[in-house]
Amino acid sequence: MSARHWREPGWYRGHARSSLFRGRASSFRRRTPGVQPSGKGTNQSRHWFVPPYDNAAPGGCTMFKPVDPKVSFPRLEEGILDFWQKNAIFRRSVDKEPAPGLPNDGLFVFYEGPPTANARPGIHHVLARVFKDLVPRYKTMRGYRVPRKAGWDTHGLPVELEIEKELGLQSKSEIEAYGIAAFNAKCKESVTRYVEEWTRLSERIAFWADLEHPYMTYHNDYIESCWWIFKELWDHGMVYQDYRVTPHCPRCGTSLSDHEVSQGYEDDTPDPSVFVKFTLTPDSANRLRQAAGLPGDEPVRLVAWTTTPWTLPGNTALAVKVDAHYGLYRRDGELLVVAKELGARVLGEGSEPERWGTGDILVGLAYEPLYRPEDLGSEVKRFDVEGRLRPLPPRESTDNLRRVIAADYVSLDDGSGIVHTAPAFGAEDFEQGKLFKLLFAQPIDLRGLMAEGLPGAGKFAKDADKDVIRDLEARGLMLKSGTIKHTYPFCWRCKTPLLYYAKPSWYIRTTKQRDSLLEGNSRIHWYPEHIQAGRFGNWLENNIDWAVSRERYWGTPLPFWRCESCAADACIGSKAELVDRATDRARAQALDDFHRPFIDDVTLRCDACGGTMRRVPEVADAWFDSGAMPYAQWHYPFENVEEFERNFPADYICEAIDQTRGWFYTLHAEATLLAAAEAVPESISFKNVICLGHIQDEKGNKMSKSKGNAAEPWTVLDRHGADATRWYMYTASPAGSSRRFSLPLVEEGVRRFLLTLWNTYSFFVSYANIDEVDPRTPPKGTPPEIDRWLLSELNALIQKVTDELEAYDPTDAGRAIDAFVDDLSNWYVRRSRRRFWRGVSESDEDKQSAYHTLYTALVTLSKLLAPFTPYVAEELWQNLVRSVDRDAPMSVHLADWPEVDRRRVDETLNAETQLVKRVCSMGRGARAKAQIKVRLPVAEVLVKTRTPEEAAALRKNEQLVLEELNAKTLTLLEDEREVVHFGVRPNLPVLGRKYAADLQVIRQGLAAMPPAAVVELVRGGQTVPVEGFDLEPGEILLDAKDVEGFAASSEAGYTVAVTTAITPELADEGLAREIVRRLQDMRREAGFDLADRITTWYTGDGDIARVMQSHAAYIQGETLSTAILAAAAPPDAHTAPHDLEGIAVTLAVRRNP
RNA sequence: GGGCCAUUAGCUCAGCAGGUUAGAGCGCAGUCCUGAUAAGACUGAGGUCUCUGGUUCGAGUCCAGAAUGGCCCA
Repeated sequence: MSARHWREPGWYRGHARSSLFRGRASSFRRRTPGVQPSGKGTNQSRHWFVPPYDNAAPGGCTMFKPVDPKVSFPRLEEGILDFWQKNAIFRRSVDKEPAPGLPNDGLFVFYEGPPTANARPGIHHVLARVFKDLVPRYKTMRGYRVPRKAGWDTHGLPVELEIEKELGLQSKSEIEAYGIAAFNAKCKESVTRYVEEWTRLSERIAFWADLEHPYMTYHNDYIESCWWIFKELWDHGMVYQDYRVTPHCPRCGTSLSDHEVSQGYEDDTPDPSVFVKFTLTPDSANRLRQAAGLPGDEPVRLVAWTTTPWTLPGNTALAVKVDAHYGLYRRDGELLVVAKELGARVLGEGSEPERWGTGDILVGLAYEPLYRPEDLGSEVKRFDVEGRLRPLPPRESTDNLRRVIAADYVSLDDGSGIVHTAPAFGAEDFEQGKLFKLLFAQPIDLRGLMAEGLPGAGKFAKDADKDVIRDLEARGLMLKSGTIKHTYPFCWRCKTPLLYYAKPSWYIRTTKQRDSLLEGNSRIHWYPEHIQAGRFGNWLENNIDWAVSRERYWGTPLPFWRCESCAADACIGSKAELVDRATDRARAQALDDFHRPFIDDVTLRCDACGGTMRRVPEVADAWFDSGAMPYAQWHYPFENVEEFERNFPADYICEAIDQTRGWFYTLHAEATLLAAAEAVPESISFKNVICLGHIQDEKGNKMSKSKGNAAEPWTVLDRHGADATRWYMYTASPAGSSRRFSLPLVEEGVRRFLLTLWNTYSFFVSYANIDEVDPRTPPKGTPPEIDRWLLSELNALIQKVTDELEAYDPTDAGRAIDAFVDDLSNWYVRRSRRRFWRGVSESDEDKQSAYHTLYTALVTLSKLLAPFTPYVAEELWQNLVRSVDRDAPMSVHLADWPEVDRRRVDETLNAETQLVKRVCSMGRGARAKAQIKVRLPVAEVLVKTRTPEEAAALRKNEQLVLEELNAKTLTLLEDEREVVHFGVRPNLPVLGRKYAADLQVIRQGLAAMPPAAVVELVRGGQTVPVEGFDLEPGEILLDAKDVEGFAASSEAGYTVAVTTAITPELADEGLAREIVRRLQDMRREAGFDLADRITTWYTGDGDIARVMQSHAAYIQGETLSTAILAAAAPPDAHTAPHDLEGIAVTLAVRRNP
């Protein structure tokens, strides 16, 4: 697929050396002088043409390349891979003219969700890639053009973390000391570190994509397109800055992602557990006392519980549950409020409330703050009506602003039922802050140090806990304090306790487009379907604004500048605009890397005040990059406008389930928002999506490197090959289910499917080569039933596979192919073997029909399998089609998808064959029961079918049934009682429960009745009167027993029996067949070819001589013996003694000269 | 704590507008067949269809709840 291979004419020599054709190179050269590329040939197709098989050359004695039944798929695949590369098959498939009349001018759009190449690819990547690959291959064969641009996701925290580890950097300040430029250079270098391995693996698994021209999210062009998106959204008011609460490491000075946080949880962390008293303002206290009917003047205090005393200075509300009961407890001159359910636990056993009521009576009460950071020089903010934080105007009173609020999340499991709320230090608290327009006090800085004037000032938050506790104890506001052990998150890098901390962050207002997001989703076809309304739909329903900024280094810099003087904001949407507004235009123009730190040096002049604008420090969430790929991969709208328009939206994408909130979402969100901004014409960016389940190990555990249970892709590829791996991925379980993966599971697929197919193919080629029949020629007249049946099943299969693939369900499609191949091999070929074998010396219509039918099936399978197992499909195509038809497409992947011929689908015939197979299977069962080998013929097979139509169908297939069951005549029964007796037996477990005491009477009565009469009633579904009881049919069991002289098996209304009497004639015939088998074995042992004529000698007793003579023609015909001689063999014959059912005989064979 | 999915033979999976006795492959045991032969066929053992309720003449299948597992999110 490389450009080099595309241009150079000299590649064919390399081809002849490829492993697939090793050992055949000489014959290749000798027999095909005419196909040497001339280097200046006018006929291009001739110029490019590289026949991997050249058997069609005139004078060749065989039609097809011989097939080794002991195939090594991995080796085969490497040869095919070489063929594809040398001949640029992928390129051709993409460059091919689309078929006329297709939608979108025959363009089928696939988007590649970019992986990050900073680590080696794993088996889950193989899973995704083979599913991605299948649909485009199929669509190509349907006549579409399917360009596939590869891509790499290059930005993001995981990349940075790798480099930090590598450089031994511990914190952001250390990164900055190291230098952002140098750090980012390292990141850039690392993201292509494994590209080569990714490419090699992708090619090996036959993932076809343009890996030579991938989009890279770190390229300036890509970033510029991202800026354009930001600008479009900015201009439509969809971007804003706000606070959010994040897990913050005060030592590293950064927020941690959820993924990082989950790595750092530690159990049994000791923390303070304190119950603090909040005193109601006198007004509120009076109101409550009044409502409760408790006059007096003692202070009323709400008890709240916390494990983070350092957050108490940030308290601006107390939350209660409106429908919970709260009690007023009198104690030491104060009234304490605690949830009634928790009163005893908080205040001690036996504590009883004076009064109680539901939480709603508390809501709105004001209390005295424990601390007033606003009076101590700390800036305090307040949420405005839109939920945004505004600085508190100077000297504005905060009296009565700290109040009791209602919240759903208040739990009565622990604590006091009253929850301390500090919007600056908790996500839920923050949301409450927005809802109730609370004060926002954050007297702890980003280093985690307590503000001046507060207890523990200047100390680290966790160390300030003690100071806060002491201070509250001193002021009598501490009810009780202790310690608890619980799970707490620590920084996974430096083990510092994390602080939940509200920080400003940039948001994209996705919530405003919620309805459009949902509407778009309703037009996307999901497989599996449940994702649409389920996981993805729910996520959209509960949409929250997208926090898109990261305080990091290696990412798309947010194109937002802020004026140092007037705080005006601006968003830049292109490099041109940047240059235009830059204070130093020449410098901006010279900018050749859009990343930090270079972009940070570009300052703009403020339109509003003429001041200097500096870029905000954040970079974009790396998910923003991947969601931008429909536009940024083309550098839209700066370049390739038409290319983008043709390729938007995608017809098909495919990723695993974890992308519902990743790529699936960002792709969808960015398209929806851009459509809302009228920047793109359509609000969905993909129409069909396969959402894959995860891969687990063989025990159902998640694969992970740390567990050491991750499957190494190369192991399975080297052992079983890519087709086997692909086949397993497609057929083992539906795409959306999680699947277990292990080598033995893949191996099973190889044996059951690939080798079965291969055996059939090998069988066909062996015989076709001997016969020199041209299997492409259709037979004259009506083909035999079995051929019509196979073609009927084949066309039904085409229909089924096509339908399933159109519905994006490769699993059901693959399983249908699997079932067909089983039928093909284990019924069609097995049953038709003699038609091929017989043909060695003959040539008739029946043989022609057999070859034609099997050939048609194999060639069609090659096409149907092309998207699934592209290598084996190609092998079949090359040998079966290309070798005899130079005008055929040079690869199966350039061939047209098979058309269904509905006239050939004969449901009746399919059902009849099903019946015949069933009868044969049951007949073999009957023989096995009587221990009569199939080699020994039986006189009669008797069958009772369910309907007369079925009987007629069997009669039509009489010959086949007789042959399969080695019987002389077929008798169709109307009543199976000719061959089986039914015995009658009471169903004791059922009767016992119903008749307990009368059981003995019933048993005796039943035994005394004529069984035939009882059977008649039971089979007719009627009740049976026994000793005055009416027994239900289910209360009597019928046992089938074979009638003397027959062996029978019955199921589902069918009975198949064989006669067991063996006459001397039958015995002789069996013996003859036994002799044939021994001779065949000996032919093989002696290494004779299939068509070699031989001479046979024998010595043995009189029985043998009789059989040899009476069945001479049969034995000679089967074993290709020109003569059978009753004499000792000459020494050069292959001789062996045998024991035939106790008869000693010596047989010998020799190849005729 | 919320959401989605799954649970059928030792293993991997089918099954379902509710309908006689729930299937296949692998594995195991045995038998057979054989010029597709390092294949193949047949038979057998192996199932409280995760559990508990409900709807129904009838539930593996529909409904509700629970348990276990996986994933996603708090």
